[in-house]
Amino acid sequence: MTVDYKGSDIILNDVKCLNLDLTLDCGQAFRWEKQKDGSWSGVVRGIFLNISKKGDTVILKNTTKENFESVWLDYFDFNKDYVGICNRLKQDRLLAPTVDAYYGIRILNQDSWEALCSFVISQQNNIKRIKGIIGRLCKAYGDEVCEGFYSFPSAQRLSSLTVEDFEALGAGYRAKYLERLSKDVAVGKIDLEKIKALSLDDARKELLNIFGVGVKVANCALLFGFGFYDAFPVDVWMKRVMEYYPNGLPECFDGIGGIAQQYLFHWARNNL
DNA sequence: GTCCAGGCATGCA
DNA sequence: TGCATGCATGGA
Repeated sequence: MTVDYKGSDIILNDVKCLNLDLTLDCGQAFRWEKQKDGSWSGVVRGIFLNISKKGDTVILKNTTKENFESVWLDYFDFNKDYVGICNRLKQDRLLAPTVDAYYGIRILNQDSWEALCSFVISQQNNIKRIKGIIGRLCKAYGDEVCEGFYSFPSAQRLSSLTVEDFEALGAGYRAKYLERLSKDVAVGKIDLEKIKALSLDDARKELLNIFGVGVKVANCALLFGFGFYDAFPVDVWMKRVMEYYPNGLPECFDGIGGIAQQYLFHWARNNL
């Protein structure tokens, strides 16, 4: 991949294994919006971006070299060898056709606070409604970064809300989880940066102590917000997929189970 | 009307 | 330890 800087645009040439439609709308991130021209707009860590792709060329609009290097390079996982990873995953009989069918799904390195909140909201919920709740949360309590696009509100900001405030967003019974989580993170009782530095097992144990966080939500947060590519979330869709692996997961998943999971999740939602 | 969605806390055995 | 149950909401 090579990088060209053209004013407020950044052009990435020769980008392999990236499908924006699949990656930005496959249930791992809930805030990207597809534009009429086919591009995607969103806000990450309080920074707006419009991104599009034609062939192997990616165009990042309205951004800077500084933001590219500090946010987008890591967020889109541009330095990881997804071609190699996909080839390795295709050693598995089920993933061979699945990787081909949905080629270009990547894991987005999301902000840990946003990911944790998002997946607390996701429990016993569907993706459309999850997006609605998170969208209303950001519009009500985030900062308007540019017209119609809002930052994800900080724990500090949300720590002043009541359970009723979260219920008013449509969070349902998860409101009480969000209320306590916001306060605990805001005062440092829960330290997400510290959790990020732990091993996968220790980090999971820490997350499981949080009110409203079980094994599934913990694994989603670990995979999408804490950089643990080996976390393997099993939800109702993945439970159906697990019937295809009666003897456990294959060896080729080691270390990248989360990426395999994301392909299987997408396959399950479209085929089971 | 019933069932379901990127599940979890709680109570009880 | 494992299992049953209640839980908010909106779309199918």
